[in-house]
Amino acid sequence: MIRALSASNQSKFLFLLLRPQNPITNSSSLRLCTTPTSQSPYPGSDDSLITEALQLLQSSQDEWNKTDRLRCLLSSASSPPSVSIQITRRLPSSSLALRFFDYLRESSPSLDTALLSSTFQAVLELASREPDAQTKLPELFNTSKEHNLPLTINAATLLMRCFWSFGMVDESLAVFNELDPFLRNTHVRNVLIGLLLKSGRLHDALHVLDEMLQPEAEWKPDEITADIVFSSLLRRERSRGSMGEEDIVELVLKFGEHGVSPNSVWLTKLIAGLTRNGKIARAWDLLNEMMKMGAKVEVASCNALLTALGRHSEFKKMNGLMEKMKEMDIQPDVVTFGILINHSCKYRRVDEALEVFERMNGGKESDAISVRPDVIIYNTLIDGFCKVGRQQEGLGLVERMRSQTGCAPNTVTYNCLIDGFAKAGEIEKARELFDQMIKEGVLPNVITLNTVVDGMCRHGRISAAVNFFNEMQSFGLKGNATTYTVLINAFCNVNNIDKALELFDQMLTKRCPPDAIVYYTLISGLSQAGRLDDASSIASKAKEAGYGLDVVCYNTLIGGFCRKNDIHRAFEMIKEMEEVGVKPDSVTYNSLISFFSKSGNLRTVHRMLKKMIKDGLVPTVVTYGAIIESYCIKGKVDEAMTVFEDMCSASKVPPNTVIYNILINALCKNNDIEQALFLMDQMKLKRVRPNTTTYNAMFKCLKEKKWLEKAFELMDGMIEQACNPDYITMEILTEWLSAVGETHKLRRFVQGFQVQA
DNA sequence: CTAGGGTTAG
Repeated sequence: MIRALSASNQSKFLFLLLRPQNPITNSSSLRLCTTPTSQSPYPGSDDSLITEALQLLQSSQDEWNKTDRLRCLLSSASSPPSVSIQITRRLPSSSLALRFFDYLRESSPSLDTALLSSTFQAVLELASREPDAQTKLPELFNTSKEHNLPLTINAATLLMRCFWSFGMVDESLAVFNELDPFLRNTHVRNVLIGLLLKSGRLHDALHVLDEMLQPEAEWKPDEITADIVFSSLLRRERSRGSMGEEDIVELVLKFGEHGVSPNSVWLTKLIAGLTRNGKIARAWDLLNEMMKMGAKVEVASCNALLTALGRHSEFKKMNGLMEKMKEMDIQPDVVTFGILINHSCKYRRVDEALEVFERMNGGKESDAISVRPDVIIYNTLIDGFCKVGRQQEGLGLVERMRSQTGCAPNTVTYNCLIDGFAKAGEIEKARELFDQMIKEGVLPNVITLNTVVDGMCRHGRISAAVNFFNEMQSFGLKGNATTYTVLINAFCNVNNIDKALELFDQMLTKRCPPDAIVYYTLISGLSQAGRLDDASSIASKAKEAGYGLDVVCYNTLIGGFCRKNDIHRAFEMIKEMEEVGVKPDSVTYNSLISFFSKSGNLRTVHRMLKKMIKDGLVPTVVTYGAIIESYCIKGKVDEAMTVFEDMCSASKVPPNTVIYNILINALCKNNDIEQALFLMDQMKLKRVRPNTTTYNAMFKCLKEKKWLEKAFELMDGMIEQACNPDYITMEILTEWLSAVGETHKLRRFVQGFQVQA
């Protein structure tokens, strides 16, 4: 009879019947019972009916058949399918439930599909909670197919979820495909899409979703669909086979056509993701589209975009977005202001930051927004002031902060202040602040420790820094890799390599594992100090620890080997780079070119240059500098000048001070003072600032030529540009000027006054 | 919102 019904009629019928709390009851079956429905022995309630049925079912099975009582009870129910489900659910096992199901199926003369489907659903529910569910459920699924019994929606979702949990995703998909098309509603699809996505079956999930996204789709996506899809697609670790942001945006827009949009969290994540991959414009588009579609865009999403614009210093666009937010009536929150303030501070525009801060505090305008600044806002602002050397104003803000209830300075506040004073060399004040925070009960952390240690190191107080570190360690405040980096770097800078190595060993004994930066710092320090064997050995240890060397690190080593005239080992490094797949960059080539330039091997220089260009690298000002110098060394200053002119005109590489110094130095040595002066003029024209080295070369030459007036001119130039003389300058000028009786001019010069009145 | 490093030409 069921088979005689057309598929869609049957399913529509079922669908109506199986909806929860559906008033339609009393289908055509169970008419064998003599008790008419209207004379139910349990009017108004099915509870006692269920109790009696359960008692009956748990007696011996023979009893069931002997009596019509069971069918009678069911037929008197207000809703037989619903009552049957409740009865079956309370049976002790799925096997007993299945026997009840079989009883109903065999004893009903006319098959009541709704009743049977509901009962079967309860059988599945019981089976799913039993230990051998993994074998039972597939069997039961087969049973349903054999009997051509349509599953209810709940049965289908239950099976799909269970199969998924057993890792049988294909079976989940089969359940969906077996399900009558009319029952494949949004809910079922949501469940299916969710578990397909959880199994990494993106393609299958998108196929199901795609049907829903068609303009004429019968089952359209809802908020839950969007939540399932976007939460999965925008998960943190979405690497394998996941969708690109571009495709996700497309999807969002398609959802939008159905009036559904991802919630604020997912939209914000998507925008953040887009911006992280440099697709800021796309993020803007998306936000605009959402607004156009009337989706409610929350301030968090705008903040994500605002952050990205800030990172790319798109100041105008940030303002544009703020305007747009105003237009759309999206109120900025404390995070919005934090972004604006942070952005201004990063660009050292602290006064602008302060203006924003005042604006959020109400301000005077009529349309002022009042958002209470929090600790983060204050800290950002304080850090901003400290970073531009206005620590005192930072302290002033702390006072303002204290006056606001519930806004006390915390560890970060103190860290910012301590860093400000320490970097400015006010170590005593930094220490004072440290003591103050302890007194106030604000706990210092490892950043506080490192800030103090760094400040001391920067101002030549390395042993004080070590002492402070030890003191803190005895108080239980442990250092980390950063602490050691700071100290190792400090010792390398004063050429105390042994101390640096000792600290490195200490890290291992104190179980503070070095990170990549520690290794790189040490490799650099050792290379600079000419201890290439030690540097190589640390490099090996870095690699053992899993920190592969990067191009800069290799460059450090290669530069060191070149300076040691060990070109052989420099090339060994190049070979290693090739093996591990680190591409040499222009700095790598520059080191080699510079080496061959100095050793006068011009042919190799040109070979290197060719290879460099073949590798897709562009010669830089340093490359030209090495080549120019190689000609100068050979005394071919004219050729050096030709290369220099090529560099400026054909290659459009702007010259810098070093390049001019190389040339001026060579010209002066050749006594070609006119040409050297010509280059000096050119520097002025091109706004390349001469430095002490430039002036020293000139003075040496002018002294030879006894061009006193020109020398005075240049001395005034130095004063003007605040270019300080060094001991070489003083040596030349003292000798020369005292010999010609012009010491008073020298005195004026040293005091910083113009020489020519 | 706070702390650390490195390369080339003089």
